[in-house]
Amino acid sequence: MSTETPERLKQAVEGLLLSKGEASTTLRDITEAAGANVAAVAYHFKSKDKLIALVFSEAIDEVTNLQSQRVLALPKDHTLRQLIEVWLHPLLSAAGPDDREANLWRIIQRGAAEKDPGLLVNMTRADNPVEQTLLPLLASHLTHLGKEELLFRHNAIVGGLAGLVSSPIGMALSMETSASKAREFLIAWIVGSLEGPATS
Amino acid sequence: MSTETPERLKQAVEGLLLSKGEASTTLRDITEAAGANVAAVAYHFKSKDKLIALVFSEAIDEVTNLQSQRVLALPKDHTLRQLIEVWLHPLLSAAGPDDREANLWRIIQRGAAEKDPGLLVNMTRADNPVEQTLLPLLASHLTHLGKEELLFRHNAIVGGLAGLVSSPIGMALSMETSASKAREFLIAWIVGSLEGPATS
DNA sequence: CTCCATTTCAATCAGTTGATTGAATAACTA
DNA sequence: TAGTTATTCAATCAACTGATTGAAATGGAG
Repeated sequence: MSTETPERLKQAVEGLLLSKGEASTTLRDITEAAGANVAAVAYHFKSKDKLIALVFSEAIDEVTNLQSQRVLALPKDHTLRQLIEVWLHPLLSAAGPDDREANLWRIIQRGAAEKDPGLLVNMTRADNPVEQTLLPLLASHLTHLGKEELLFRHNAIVGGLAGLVSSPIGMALSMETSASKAREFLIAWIVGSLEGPATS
Repeated sequence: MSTETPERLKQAVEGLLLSKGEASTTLRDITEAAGANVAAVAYHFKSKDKLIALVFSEAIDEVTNLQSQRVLALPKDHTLRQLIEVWLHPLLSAAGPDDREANLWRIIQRGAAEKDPGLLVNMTRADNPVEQTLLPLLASHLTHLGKEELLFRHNAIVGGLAGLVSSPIGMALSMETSASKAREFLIAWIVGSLEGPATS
């Protein structure tokens, strides 16, 4: 057996959450995709629900860690555009179905829409690594915004883009517009939305 | 019987799509909520799937019609802000669970995330009433944008906000921020994102 | 090899799923 | 009113749901 059973089960859940969503993913879907017996889920993870919850939480950890790593690697004199590119990297690229980070975003967003809005909240929490590394940098580029409004725009972009990444926008656009052009459009749109005048 | 059975069934589906999503809405959930027999769905709508598909399509029709009606009622010398307020009215207000249009948005967005991305595409199609009434007006306010980039920003706002309306952002914010303030933040953010400089 | 814990497996459980049937009832027409 | 259609209903179906069981298989330690 090349990979351990628990790992194969988690990978199977990831793939199924991505393609079918949680509600229509059955125990047998999981075990068949993992090449395991139905009893394996209960044995290794206690229940199907616990296994899925674990996959969600690991996905959030992985995504936020990747984000904060990239942000921390930025030079001190980076531009706002550079910060945005690094912050939202997997959402900006016309990330194909093979881009793991983009897929994790899709899984999280889908889970949030499907049953647990709290999933996305966990990604914008104060104790989140992204918030501690990203927000101060964002603030230094956007001195015209009050703290409250800065937080608002940050959250709006995260929430909006998370929806966008799995929405038809990217695909619908990439049919008429080249992927690289769509990416430029998206970055320009985000920069403008951040730099735009504050509320009076 | 106060209301006809088919109508009660559709209303029940609306409520269930809103609270549980499609995948976890069962035939018996529907018929119990509607006070009807299980066989009623097959009798009136041929199948559960066809009933749900009908509710989705009627929701899209209703939302887009409401939008275009409001846009058409605008005075000729309206501002961009006024146009935005009218266009995205149910999404901008801290729309409670009793706001029918906001709920229809939530249903559509959820359906798009859950199984059919094409749902949202139908709302940004060229033959859609909103596109025919809104886009020309939007273009007249944003002459710095090319046609392609204007369409992009429009789609991005629809897709992004549709996700936002059912996301935790609104609620998370309204806990620290007053609803009216959040609304002002949101409008300022959208205006900025539209008026921001075009791609070089 | 033997022993023992870990892991896998087929069989089975009770509960739920969407759908269908034919009989009973309601509503309408002539 | 009688005759006819439209609608509702309880009962039932096979398929699928997540979960559990005890036996079988596996692998490492002595």
